[in-house]
Amino acid sequence: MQCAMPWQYKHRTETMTMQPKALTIKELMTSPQQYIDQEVALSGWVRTARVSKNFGFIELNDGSMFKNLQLVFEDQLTNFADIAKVSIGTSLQVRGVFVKSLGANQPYEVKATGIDIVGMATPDNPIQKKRHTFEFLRTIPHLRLRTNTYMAVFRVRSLLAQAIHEFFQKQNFVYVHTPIITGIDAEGAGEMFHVSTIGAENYPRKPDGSLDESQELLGRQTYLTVSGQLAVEAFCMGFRNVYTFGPTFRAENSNTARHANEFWMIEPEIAFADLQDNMNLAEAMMKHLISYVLENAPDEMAFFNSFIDKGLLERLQGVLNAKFQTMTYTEAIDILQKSGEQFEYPTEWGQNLQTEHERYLAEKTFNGPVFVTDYPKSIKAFYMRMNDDQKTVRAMDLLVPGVGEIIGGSQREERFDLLVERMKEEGLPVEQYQWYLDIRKFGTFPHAGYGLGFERALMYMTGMKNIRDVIPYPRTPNNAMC
RNA sequence: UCCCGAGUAGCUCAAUCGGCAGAGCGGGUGGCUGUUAACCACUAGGUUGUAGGUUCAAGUCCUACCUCGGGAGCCA
Repeated sequence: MQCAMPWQYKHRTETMTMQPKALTIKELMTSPQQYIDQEVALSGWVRTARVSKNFGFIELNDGSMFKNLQLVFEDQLTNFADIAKVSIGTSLQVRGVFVKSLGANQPYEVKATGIDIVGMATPDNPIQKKRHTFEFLRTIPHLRLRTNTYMAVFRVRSLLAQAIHEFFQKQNFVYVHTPIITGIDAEGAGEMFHVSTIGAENYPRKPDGSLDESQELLGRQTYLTVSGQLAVEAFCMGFRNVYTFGPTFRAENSNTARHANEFWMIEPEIAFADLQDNMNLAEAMMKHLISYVLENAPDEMAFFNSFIDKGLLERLQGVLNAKFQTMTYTEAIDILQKSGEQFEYPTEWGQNLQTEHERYLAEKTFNGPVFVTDYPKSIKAFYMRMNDDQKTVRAMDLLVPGVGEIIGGSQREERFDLLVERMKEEGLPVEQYQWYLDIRKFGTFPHAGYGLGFERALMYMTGMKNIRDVIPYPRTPNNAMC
């Protein structure tokens, strides 16, 4: 049963005797039989309008679903002349009869018996009845959400977040809110934003002239987190299977279609588990995310398939049905060397895989998601578990066509002495990591985890090519609008 | 940060060899009895990213800067 939202209640009681039931377009379209030929009340925003002398059409979107509902209005309406002039974006309250449509492009429509203009949009609305470039729409993040593409993107974004929680919660994972403000100075994940309550001018100094960070509100220099992994590892030690899902900040001056300075990351950590368990989890998760989105956003996904990326649905369906491929870094280098392909960068053991190499593996060799494992220790983080060969670590990256690296993870080094040794090799301040070393001291255990780039997953699901177009208000170099 | 490319009407783009600043959409006005990015007519709309330079003459050539886009690095 439909219930009025609290904020609608006052309005409804005032007119209760005369007013038909207030519904959303989604409610109408979900059970049309229930409402057909009945009078209904709607509210929403004008997407487009086509007007003749004595009648007109308005496509109304009320945010409840991707599709619009067509309103038909005729000159019997006392305010016909005003309604005939509605501009894109104008908000309306509508009463009318829900009927089968005479037109070909929509099954149902509403024959309006009354339309009230709630808020007229002025004619200089930058969103027009025409195709806009994503570049232009990025300059108006507060308005672009009212276009088809972004409507679809941000609803799928919401659903994808839900799908992630559902996947982990159903398996009894505990969701841990790791801190956004952190005291860990770099763990190899990148440049950090400094958090300070003190202005740069007159920053207090110690007698020796160096900055006196103890004067900070938090008593020390702090940063925005670049990863919740180290903090969540401690919770893994007690809760067994855990995950973080929250905003992450990297201060790199990256200018690419797949990097942002603020993005969201999912980081599961599983106890008594090795790299294979880790990869199994990642594969099951990716498949769950895909099937959840396909099931819960069919309109949006059909839109992406038609207008953004023609092969999208076929590709995602293929991923659901295929076992993810796995190969070691050493095997990957071998394939690349024997490929006969002319790469710009050399394919030499010990060198990092370049984007062109990753794309070749994911797009040409396998044409689907592929795990690359066991990288040379020199190109991976200090906390990854050393293999017996003493040269490689138990790392894994998941590469997907179109996006590239979407997941990076590893089995963690659980052996105290080896971990300390690696930290010293990397020149890390071991004294700052005592709490992290405690995890290896007070009951160590094999464990593994990974980081999934939420926006990269969203790009993969939707076929969108630029990370700026899957974040509501993207933060990238030179851009922090709204 | 590096390498390319692009900045012209609100938006998307034209403008030939350096020679009068153009169109479609959107806006405004009028017309049209079932439209689907509706259609038809008329109309307004410009410091050509910024600052210099070359030239009789610069949207067009040169220099610097800014911004955006593509690629690369860093990574998720």
